Amino acid sequence: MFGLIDGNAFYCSCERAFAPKLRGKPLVVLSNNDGCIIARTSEAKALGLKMGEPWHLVQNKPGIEQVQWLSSNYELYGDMSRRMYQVLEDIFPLVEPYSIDEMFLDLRGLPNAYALSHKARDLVRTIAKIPTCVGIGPTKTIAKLANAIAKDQPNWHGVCDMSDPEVRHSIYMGTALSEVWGMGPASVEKAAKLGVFSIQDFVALPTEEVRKVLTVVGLRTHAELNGQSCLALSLVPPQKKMLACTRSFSRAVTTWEEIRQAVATYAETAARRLRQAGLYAAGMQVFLQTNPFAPKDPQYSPQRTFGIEGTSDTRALIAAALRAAERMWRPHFRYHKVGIILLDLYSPQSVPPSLFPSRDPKRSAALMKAMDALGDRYGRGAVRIAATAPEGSWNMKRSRLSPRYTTAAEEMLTVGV
DNA sequence: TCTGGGGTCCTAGGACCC
DNA sequence: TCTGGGGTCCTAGGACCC
Repeated sequence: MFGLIDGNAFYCSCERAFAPKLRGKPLVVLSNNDGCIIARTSEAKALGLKMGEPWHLVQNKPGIEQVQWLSSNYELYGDMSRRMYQVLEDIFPLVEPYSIDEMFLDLRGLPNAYALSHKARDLVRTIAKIPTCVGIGPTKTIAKLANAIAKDQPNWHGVCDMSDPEVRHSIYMGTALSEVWGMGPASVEKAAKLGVFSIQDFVALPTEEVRKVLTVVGLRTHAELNGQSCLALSLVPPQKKMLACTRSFSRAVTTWEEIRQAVATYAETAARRLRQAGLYAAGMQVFLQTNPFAPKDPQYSPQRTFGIEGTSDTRALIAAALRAAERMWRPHFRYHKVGIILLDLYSPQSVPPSLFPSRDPKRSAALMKAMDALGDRYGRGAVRIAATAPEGSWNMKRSRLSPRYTTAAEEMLTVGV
């Protein structure tokens, strides 16, 4: 059994924890540049404010004057999230943070999962000052759905337990497929074309049909909703694969100097985060973007993706980012956003993936040549040994380094590639 | 005037290899 | 003369999530 605990209007609740005068009133938290609504209390929701709505477009809604609003404060939210985790890890054998405001709970073998869920809610509310709801189910997807129902329907008193198949069946009958985790607008539309609207319609579909229309992703959701667990709880967070720092400007930007400033700043921020994570990057993407919301403006949204010498050094990363940005920048455009994305992240203790540089054909050719030379020198067997991975032999020339190949790659390095 | 930011996974299709 | 087929890797783009 899985549980999912989720903070109600999390960012708003974090703010309210330290500002009691905000309690009981409509409150929204806004994104960067105070652009969009990214969290709203039930009172704000009741006024018709929606998630993601541009703040400047709701100014005319009736009752908007009474809505309190705040710019976002991610340090605070991260801190509150850790507090929530600390309360939960004392109650449950395993807690897996899923997002800043959600944690999966391991309820396997707990006879009193329902009572414990209530206890967890109470403690998180009193200690971490965050109101929550809990969903319970035999799979993560069902627990997530149960959580959404606990939030929507007050008669569950904050904990919705969907471990009973009959409870599930009756909920599936009366709930739209769009409520399901992983079913976005595109999937919901495809399902509707098959006459599938409720969750019950969906789970009744044959698996081949699901596979055909919604690929393996839909298939997994289908199995999960049918009670077959495909998504396990994990003890360790997976290794980060990319790291981005991107911002919209608060006004249109035209000069190279302003772009240069922004690119350098974001590269510096990205480098700092990279070092905090203890990682190096072997790839980088830099992009500029004009304003897609101003369709009359000439649009120009170039991007460059390239390999770099594996590093987390600020100056090196800034220099690489600026070189790329300078080549892309053109005068006469009104730029709206720029960003740096660090790719091919790896631990500096392992072999840098840039040794297999998909992004640099010249070095790739050099590697192939070295492989051939290696073959000549040691005979084909040497190459074959070097290219043996736990899963069996694989074509070294055509592979990029992934962590499970580290040993083979190191072996190759020791013989001089 | 003002429309977020940071992620992951999957697929299709091209390039390439033998 | 017959002009293949199995396989991998990579990228771009779509979809989804919070």
